[in-house]
Amino acid sequence: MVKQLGTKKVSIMDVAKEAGVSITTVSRVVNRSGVVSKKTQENVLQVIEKLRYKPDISARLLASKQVGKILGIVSPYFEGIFGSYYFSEIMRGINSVSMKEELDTLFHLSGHFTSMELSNRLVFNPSFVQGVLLIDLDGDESKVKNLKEENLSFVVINHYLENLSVHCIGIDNRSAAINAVNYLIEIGHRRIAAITGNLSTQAGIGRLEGYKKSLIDHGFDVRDDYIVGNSFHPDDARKSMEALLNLPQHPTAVFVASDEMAQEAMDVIFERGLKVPDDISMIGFDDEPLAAKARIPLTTLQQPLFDMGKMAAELILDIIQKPDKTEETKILLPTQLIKRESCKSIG
Amino acid sequence: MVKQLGTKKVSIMDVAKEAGVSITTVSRVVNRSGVVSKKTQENVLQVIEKLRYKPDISARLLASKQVGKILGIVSPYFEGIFGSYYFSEIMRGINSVSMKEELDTLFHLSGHFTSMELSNRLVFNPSFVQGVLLIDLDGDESKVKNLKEENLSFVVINHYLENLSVHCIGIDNRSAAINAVNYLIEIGHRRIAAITGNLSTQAGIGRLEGYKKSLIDHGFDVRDDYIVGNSFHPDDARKSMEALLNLPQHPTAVFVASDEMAQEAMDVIFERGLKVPDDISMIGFDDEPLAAKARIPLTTLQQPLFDMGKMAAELILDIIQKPDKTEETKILLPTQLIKRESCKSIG
DNA sequence: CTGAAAGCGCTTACAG
DNA sequence: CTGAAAGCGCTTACAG
Repeated sequence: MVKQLGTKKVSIMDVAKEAGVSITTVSRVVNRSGVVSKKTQENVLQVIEKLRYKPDISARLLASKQVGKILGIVSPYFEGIFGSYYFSEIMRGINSVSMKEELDTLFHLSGHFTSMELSNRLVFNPSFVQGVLLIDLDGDESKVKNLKEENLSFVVINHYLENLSVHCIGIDNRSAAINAVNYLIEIGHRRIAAITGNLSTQAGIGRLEGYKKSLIDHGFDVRDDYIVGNSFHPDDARKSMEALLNLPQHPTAVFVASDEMAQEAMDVIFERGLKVPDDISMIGFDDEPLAAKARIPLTTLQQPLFDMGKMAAELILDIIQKPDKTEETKILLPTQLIKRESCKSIG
Repeated sequence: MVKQLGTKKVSIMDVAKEAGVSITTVSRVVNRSGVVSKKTQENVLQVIEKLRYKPDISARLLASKQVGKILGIVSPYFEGIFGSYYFSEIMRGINSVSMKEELDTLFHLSGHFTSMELSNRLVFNPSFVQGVLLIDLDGDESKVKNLKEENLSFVVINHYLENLSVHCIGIDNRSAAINAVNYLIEIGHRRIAAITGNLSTQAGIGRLEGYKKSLIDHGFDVRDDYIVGNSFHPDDARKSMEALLNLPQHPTAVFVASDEMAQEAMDVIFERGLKVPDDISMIGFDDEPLAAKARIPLTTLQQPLFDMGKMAAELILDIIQKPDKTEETKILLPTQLIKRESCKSIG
């Protein structure tokens, strides 16, 4: 917090004096509450205009014990978060309800929040914000435990908390990956690799787990050299794909943890003079717009990002409405395999 | 605003009583201000922990006459704003400074704000927000006049206010368009059309003006039937391009007000069995990532969106620092013509 | 229809 | 090192 502007602030008292009425009356006309005679009202309104009076919101909230019409949104920051399909879609979902409810949104972008932040950041202050939406915990569930102890409504987005009694809504990454790899096996692939995402995120972990699970269920070996990467950065996908291609025997199919990375990996394949899907089949994750428009339209997993944001926002509004509700709502959203041209049956 | 949660709030008084000290002391340890004996401090800290005390921010701001560490951001809402290159880049620029300064951002997305909103919306409240960034006025400069009269720092982004003494930072759309059309003329085009953007925005107007200016400067006629569209929606670009193609003599070059629209227009051209750039040359605006990656890499105007956001954020911080500063900062950012493969010389 | 007064939960000189 | 008290700018019973 920082000192206010030097300009002398005009308060309700100034207006009352100038208008020759009590502050109660001024308050009444400002809030259009109670009864005020037409005459007084007009007079006060004029004075307000003349003095450019603006009620102090802090005082207002404090005196009325109300909460701002604000929804807090907390997300770890990552390079490219703005413009990413992931974040944009979730925001679009959240916004579809916050606009309808006339809620503004207060953003706090930062990887981690300490308990000190908890009490100091406005985003986390229950007298400020109706509730907060926590996007993508970044693997650190302990923060949520701290928040639980605060008098603050919140729901976690894109991270399903199995063992914590917390409102959350996530995506079934594991099943999605199983689906993808099952499909690859179905169409004859045996040498299937995985380029994984950040393994400190639930998405990264779940997608890798599903990959392994499908392989094991079909009686295939899980090869260490076929599991590469630990980040959602396209640059890393490039390195991962190169590593895969440098193997004595490269895979015939690759399951990649994001479309963006899959795109980059495909570029690497082309650069080596190989072809998708003829030499290597590819499956991405996200169903970004560019996945369909790519040189080789990408087979991928579609996840309901918009719905997730929307449902989360609806959920928090619901929670606020019913402060006595004790059971937690936990939602796990399904994905859908979108088959396009980047996969080919072999054998 | 909405009533607070039912849970009984614990106040500084509760902590003071439980700890057997005055509220002054509690305040001191909460704020790490003044001197407190190690012993007392530890004791108070424990009670705070035990009672889960969280200072009320409103009371705090009110009593201390401070302002929240928040930057307000106001933008007209449009379908697809999240995920748009335009908005994302500006946000990325703003965020690059707000994160460094540890400022959170309060968003208000709405086409218009009335003077009532001015006094009620938290985004506009000087005791809440350090200042506000107004993105893209949507053509309505009168709002800015109202804001001017408030005791609130703000800077306007992507709208250059010629005649108002207001901090603003815009893009030189007119020069950009002149540049583009000059180039088309240089490489031999004479039948040059324009698909315009929303003509109630400065970008839409400026780009059209520049187009006309270049034509006139070269002694060419400005043909009404070669000026189509009045929106930034790709769907409308489709209709516009169709209209152009239905003309007895279609243009040999089209200057389009955005890359996204240019993309759509190119699709229409292809569908008609024509080719870019062989039959028709195209120039877009924005230099979106997809412009370079399109089937036919698009010649376009690059505008410094990121810089605009960044500079605006830096500017407002500067203004807040120096409340006595009277001169307005007005910045008009240049664009750059990026030549790619969608234009071909003729004649 | 109007106003005096208490109170919201803090901070901050000031005094000790 | 600690506390009593005034004050921040409002709202809201309550009384008239």
